[in-house]
Amino acid sequence: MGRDGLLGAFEELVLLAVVRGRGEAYGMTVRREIEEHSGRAVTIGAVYATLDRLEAKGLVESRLGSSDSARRGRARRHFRVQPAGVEALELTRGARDGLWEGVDLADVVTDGRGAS
Amino acid sequence: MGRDGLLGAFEELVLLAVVRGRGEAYGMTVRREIEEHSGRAVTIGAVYATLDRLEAKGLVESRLGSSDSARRGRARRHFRVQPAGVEALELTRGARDGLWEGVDLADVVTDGRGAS
DNA sequence: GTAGAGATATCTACTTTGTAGAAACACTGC
DNA sequence: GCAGTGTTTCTACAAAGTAGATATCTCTAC
Repeated sequence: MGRDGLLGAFEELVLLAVVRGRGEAYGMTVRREIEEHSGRAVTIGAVYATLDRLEAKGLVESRLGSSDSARRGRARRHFRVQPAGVEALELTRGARDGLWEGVDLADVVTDGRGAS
Repeated sequence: MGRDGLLGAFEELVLLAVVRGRGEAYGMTVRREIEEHSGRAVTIGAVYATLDRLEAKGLVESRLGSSDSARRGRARRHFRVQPAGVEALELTRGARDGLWEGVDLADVVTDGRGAS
């Protein structure tokens, strides 16, 4: 995220996955969500590195889940989006949409010059 | 652009500005286009660095404009998108759209948990 | 109670992208 | 030649993205 509050490409995906998790997202679900909905492969290290950065910037917040249940394994760290995170998503999308507006890729012929 | 062919956030903006230029884009117009349509400030160095990288990856192609006219200044370097560039844009948008699908930010209340 | 195995998080080292500002270049008109 | 204008190139750095290995915790089986 640069000085102007816009998100990097992967930051945006991670943040969206957190939003989708409705407050219950954690590392592994974020990874799954991105893999399923975007089709791209994701390493777990990339996810956490990004989540940490988003938290450092105040765009998400994390809390440790209680390991009360019959679950195995280490305690989950749950993430939820913060108001600043929602704003960053809006800004990022808005800036990009402005440039996509009126662009039709089907229109861009092979010589790269575009038609119509 | 990672190993998987997706564009970085700024790469995408630059590439879109090139598409919009319909083969006549050059550094300064790319900058203007991004500033006008996205609202964000852009330095010229950032634009050229990115254009060079996009060209190195075969997503755009550049040619030197003839300085035939009564124009002043150094010759323009015109950029046009290549088929691989169009494909990268499609892929990038597709991956992201998959995650945006069903997300309504107005729906994400301040506690970050989301409604409905 | 020790050994595995499963689920998750953290660490380390690195590459690629993104950014800023200054400098160089080429041309025109005087 | 000198100044002005439009443009590209260079340099050095900061931020984001990536991969793979390792550490931690909890449960179950023995």
